Amino acid sequence: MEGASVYQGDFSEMAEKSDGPTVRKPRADAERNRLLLMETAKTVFADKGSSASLEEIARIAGVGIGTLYRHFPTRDALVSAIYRNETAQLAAAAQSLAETHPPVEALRLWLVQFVDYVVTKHGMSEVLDSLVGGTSELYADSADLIIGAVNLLVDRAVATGEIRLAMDPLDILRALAGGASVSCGPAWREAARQLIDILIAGMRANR
Amino acid sequence: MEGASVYQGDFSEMAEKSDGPTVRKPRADAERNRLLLMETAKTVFADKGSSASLEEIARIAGVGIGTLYRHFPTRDALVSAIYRNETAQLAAAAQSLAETHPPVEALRLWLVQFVDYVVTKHGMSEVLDSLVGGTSELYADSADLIIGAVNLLVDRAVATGEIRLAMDPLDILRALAGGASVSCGPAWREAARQLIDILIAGMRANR
DNA sequence: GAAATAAAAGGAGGATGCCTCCAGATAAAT
DNA sequence: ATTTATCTGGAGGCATCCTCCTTTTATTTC
Repeated sequence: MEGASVYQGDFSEMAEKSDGPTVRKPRADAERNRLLLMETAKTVFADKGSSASLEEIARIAGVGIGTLYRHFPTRDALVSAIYRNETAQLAAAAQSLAETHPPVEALRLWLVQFVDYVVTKHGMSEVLDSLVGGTSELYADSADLIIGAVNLLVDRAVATGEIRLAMDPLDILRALAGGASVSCGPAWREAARQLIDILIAGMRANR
Repeated sequence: MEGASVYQGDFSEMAEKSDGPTVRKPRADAERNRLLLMETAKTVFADKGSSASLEEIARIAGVGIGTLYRHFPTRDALVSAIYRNETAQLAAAAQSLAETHPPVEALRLWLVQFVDYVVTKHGMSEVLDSLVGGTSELYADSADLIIGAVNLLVDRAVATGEIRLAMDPLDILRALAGGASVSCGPAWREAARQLIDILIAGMRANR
């Protein structure tokens, strides 16, 4: 399923199957506005954090507030739609790192990349907050991607016996993401790197 | 100085010095309302998080919204006033732990206590966010207390050579506090304990 | 004790944000 | 060209924020 998102990928099949109610092509203006809103929201969120006014986003995008709500019934739906790409990209990086680096190093690099994403997006932090906090159903699929990624890397490193970890790896992400929402931007980037090193050292020491 | 707080401790001296404009005793109702508001806000914040409506707090306290704003010009001022006690208590615990435990253990215990405070207050998290994030001038003195506390404990443990730490200890608090604002409540309590153990192990390994 | 005065109380009001709802506009289907 | 499902845009109800200013009240002065 697609969460609360409105777009559905393939309607053509349905039209062929049985004689269900006639399915018509989605209107062009709808899709256009949907993309326009996401684009606008992305920049506004990046500027003002993900608590920016939805009415302002609609205003800047040049559409009515009703249009925004039609496409994205909740703030979460909008935020989620925006960052779905980023999330997928992050998850993909885990795969790629796993294939090209030794387990522990892959984990370390991915954690660094995770923090970079969170910091640079500045607004993604709140997203990941909810994502990783599991408060919103909407993020379920994105959350699964991230959880899968971190578990993959940790499991690999644990399998070789290089590290031990007696906790949910997700909680490490919570700390790293949480720190970003506290500390202001780029400063956290550096701090998190140090923190990651200490954590890795700590997991090694637990052997 | 007292931040933006309204209360000033001793006015008597001023009355004696020189013949400045006559200074009068602070009005009784003012101080009464100030305390009443803090008491009310404390419970409301505990219930609904620190984003609860200020008008609701005023309503429950039985005073006008104007009165609330007179005493606490900003939301931060109110929140800060409420948690100043808690912060001082936390800082005091550092002293006491330092005197009764070996350095590393004292540090560990204090970090655990820090997390407990943040989690149980549930609303203190946002406080500490800003506190430790340094976004608000209002928190300056409370922040100093916390910073002093953690520095004391870390320095002691570093001095014995038991651990090494190449980063600002404050950033560790940021991670721990940030995690609390992400994860919901008690769950983070446990996770943070594990995290603290790993961090300590990591700092030991850096020796 | 009464008048004067500095300070506090309280709420009306303008601004903004959230979200719902629906009349009118418009793109796809016939 | 007409029909029809879908989309648009904004008015409107409600909540909150914060400011400003009038009225009230505690303290001081006489």
